Amino acid sequence: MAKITGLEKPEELPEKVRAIYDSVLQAVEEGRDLSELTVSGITGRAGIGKGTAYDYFDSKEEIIACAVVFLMNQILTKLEAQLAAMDSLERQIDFLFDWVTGNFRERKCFYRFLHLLTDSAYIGQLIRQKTVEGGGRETRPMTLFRDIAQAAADRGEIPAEFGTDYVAYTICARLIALISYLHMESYREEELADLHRKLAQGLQRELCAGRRA
Amino acid sequence: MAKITGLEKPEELPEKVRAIYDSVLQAVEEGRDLSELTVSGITGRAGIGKGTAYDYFDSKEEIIACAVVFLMNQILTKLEAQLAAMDSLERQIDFLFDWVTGNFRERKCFYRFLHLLTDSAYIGQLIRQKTVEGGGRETRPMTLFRDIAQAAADRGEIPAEFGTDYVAYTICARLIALISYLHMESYREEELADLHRKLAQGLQRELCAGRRA
Amino acid sequence: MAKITGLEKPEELPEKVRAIYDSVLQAVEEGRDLSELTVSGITGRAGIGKGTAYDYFDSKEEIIACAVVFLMNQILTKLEAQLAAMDSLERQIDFLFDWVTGNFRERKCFYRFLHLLTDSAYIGQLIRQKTVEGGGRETRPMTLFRDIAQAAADRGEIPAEFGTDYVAYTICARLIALISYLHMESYREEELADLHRKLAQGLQRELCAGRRA
Amino acid sequence: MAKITGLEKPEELPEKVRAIYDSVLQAVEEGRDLSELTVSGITGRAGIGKGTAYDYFDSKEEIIACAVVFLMNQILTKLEAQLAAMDSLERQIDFLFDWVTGNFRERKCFYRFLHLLTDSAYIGQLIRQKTVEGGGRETRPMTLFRDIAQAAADRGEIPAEFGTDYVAYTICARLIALISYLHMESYREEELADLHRKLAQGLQRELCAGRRA
DNA sequence: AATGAATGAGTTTTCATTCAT
DNA sequence: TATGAATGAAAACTCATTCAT
Repeated sequence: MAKITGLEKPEELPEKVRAIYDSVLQAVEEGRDLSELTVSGITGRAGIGKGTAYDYFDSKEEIIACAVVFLMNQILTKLEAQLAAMDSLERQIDFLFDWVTGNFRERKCFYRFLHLLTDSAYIGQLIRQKTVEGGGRETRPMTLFRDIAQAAADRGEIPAEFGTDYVAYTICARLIALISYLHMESYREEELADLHRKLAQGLQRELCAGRRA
Repeated sequence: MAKITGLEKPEELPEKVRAIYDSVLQAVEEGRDLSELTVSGITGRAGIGKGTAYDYFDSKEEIIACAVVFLMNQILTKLEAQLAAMDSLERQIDFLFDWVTGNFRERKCFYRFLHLLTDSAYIGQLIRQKTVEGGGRETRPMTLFRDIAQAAADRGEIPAEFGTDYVAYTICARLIALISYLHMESYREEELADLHRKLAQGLQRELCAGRRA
Repeated sequence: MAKITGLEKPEELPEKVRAIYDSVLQAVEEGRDLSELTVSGITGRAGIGKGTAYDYFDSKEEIIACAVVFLMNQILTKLEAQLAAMDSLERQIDFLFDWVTGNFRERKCFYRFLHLLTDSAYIGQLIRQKTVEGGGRETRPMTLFRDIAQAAADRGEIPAEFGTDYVAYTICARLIALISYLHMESYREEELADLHRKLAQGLQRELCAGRRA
Repeated sequence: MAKITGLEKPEELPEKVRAIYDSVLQAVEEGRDLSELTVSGITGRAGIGKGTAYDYFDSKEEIIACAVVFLMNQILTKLEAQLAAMDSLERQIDFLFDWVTGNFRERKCFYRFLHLLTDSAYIGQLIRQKTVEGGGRETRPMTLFRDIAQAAADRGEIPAEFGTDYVAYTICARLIALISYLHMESYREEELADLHRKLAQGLQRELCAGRRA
């Protein structure tokens, strides 16, 4: 049987594969590290036979990498659609910050996935291979930031000399800062609100200052 | 034999423990993920018997966690001393950015260690436990940024209302952005220089603007 | 897979489990102590993979304890049936003494199992746990003696004031005496016959004297 | 250095060997099984270096076997002296039964040691080798019973046709019955007293009946 | 196509024994 | 003589993968 690549569209996903992905997602949401997942665990939770997983995938690493790529794509595709509907970088930035603090489950997964993208384990390499689409130099989530940076430059919201690299990385960096703070889990609500506001405003000031002035 | 905690000073480290740490360090430098290290691998590379590792540590996880904590502390202690010798946040920030782009090996380890601190695997927990000194809420590398933020505020270089949280996280965020870019390994030199300059300048502008003006 | 408890009926025993039990039995018959058995040894002799043992049991101790309990139950169930078919304590006692001297292999196992029941090692505890049926205070082989004592008292063969405790223990004691002698392995046939006769007759005299007089 | 055999007299025992024996004794008293003792454990508790044990003994098994033989001999020598001071089998039997129920610690060790004598593990063999003194067919504790049987026959207390074998084994058997009951640890005091009385009286009746009548 | 029993290579861990000090 | 750090063989146990049903 032709194997799954992780790049299938949701609607063309066989039922059993969907069950496997959901099983991996559940484990991630429970805070389990991907390196401690087992094939029995995944298929057991998915309610399918162990052998079935090998009908669709070549190895355990493929199972997990495909699950991560697929789930990450789902999150990003949804996010892209939401961002595309906004007409200014300012609103997009606000939205991103709100999204990060608001969606506990999605943010947690997103954070875990980001982690994996920068992981040196074999499974991390697999994921990177799969996410680098069409020969690009960068992995999926980074292109998202680059895209909105490009769009904003096209709309003249930010000076062209900033460069999409810088804009993408500076947005990403501040989001990571906020996510890292949230990840601490012993944070205080007022501190979080304060940090959220300062990071978002700082970013706005930095990027959109020209337009505002 | 009394077990090692990972908080020993370099000079009071038994020879075999030193060999173990070096072996772990070597593996990290080669880009191996900590979750794929084996006790045989570590002790074999260290040139000691497998049982010897268990004379000093209680488990494989302890071995790795202690190694990471020790090596991280070495890097941070050196960094702290260098930062302490500087009299302005401006120079400290420049130094940090240069350090990140300059020291390939140290930066790589630092990045790997940062990764571990935010890891959800058991070994990540162990490392966090060991790094949280004296009941603080945060782990070691974060306190470094907080300390220089505090010192800068005390010297009046940055407005007190920024808060150390924000300053620490915003410095950290930009450094992570740069490190992430470097981690890509397929970067172009001119792009790196550009990103380095923009991130550093952006940070300076954001934090030290008041003083300059 | 649901784990084995050692209380399964012979006919509902999976083939591989049967092979494991036979392997343990063989080792016991060869005079090996249970504490020196290894999982590789057991599965190797059974002709199955090491992992298979762990599909059915949780640990090495469980493997051995279940084997012992199962094999002991087999011996005792057969013995009970044979004893139940006899109509007097006198014949039952004669039968027991003959059984002990006659069945080399079964007696040897029985002796080893009795030994385990009074062992202080972890495996002895496990076996006692498993043999104590329905919350009773005593383990399986003791109830056998108590049962025939009770039945004899019910039939009026022995005075009620003897009490089942005493009768059970006095039968058991003399059987152990004989088994211990046999266990010496350097015994002389005529001495054995003499001891057998004397112990049996002494027991008959002690317990059944009333009826005979 | 000439190695220890376990047959040394208490006064000619090196201090360190004494410490080792005491350490083993302690472990036995705590109910630890001999198969789970370790050399580190024994020497650690004895307060001596691990290597020192190997100056006196050839292997772990030798250490334990010698300790058991020595300690057993101590118990038996004391017992023999006490029994020798009595002038009738009747009183000796009463004494033995009282000794068994009375001395919790000594009885427990005695029971454990008896267990070892009939054990099939390597260490049991070693102990039997060591206990069989001067080419005799039997191990130490059995000779004790045979000796008092012989003496009683010599004194004319029991009919000569009983034979020392039978007398020795019948005494031993009843003591084992009582010890087994005690070993259960969930016994009731009144039941114990009852069993004690019945076993002792039964034995008296069996052996000394002639004299009494 | 789907299963899950069976496997055994590979991992962690223990501990008897040695030997340099 | 006494020590205990160092060793590595051997043990328990796990789990990815296969394959007969």
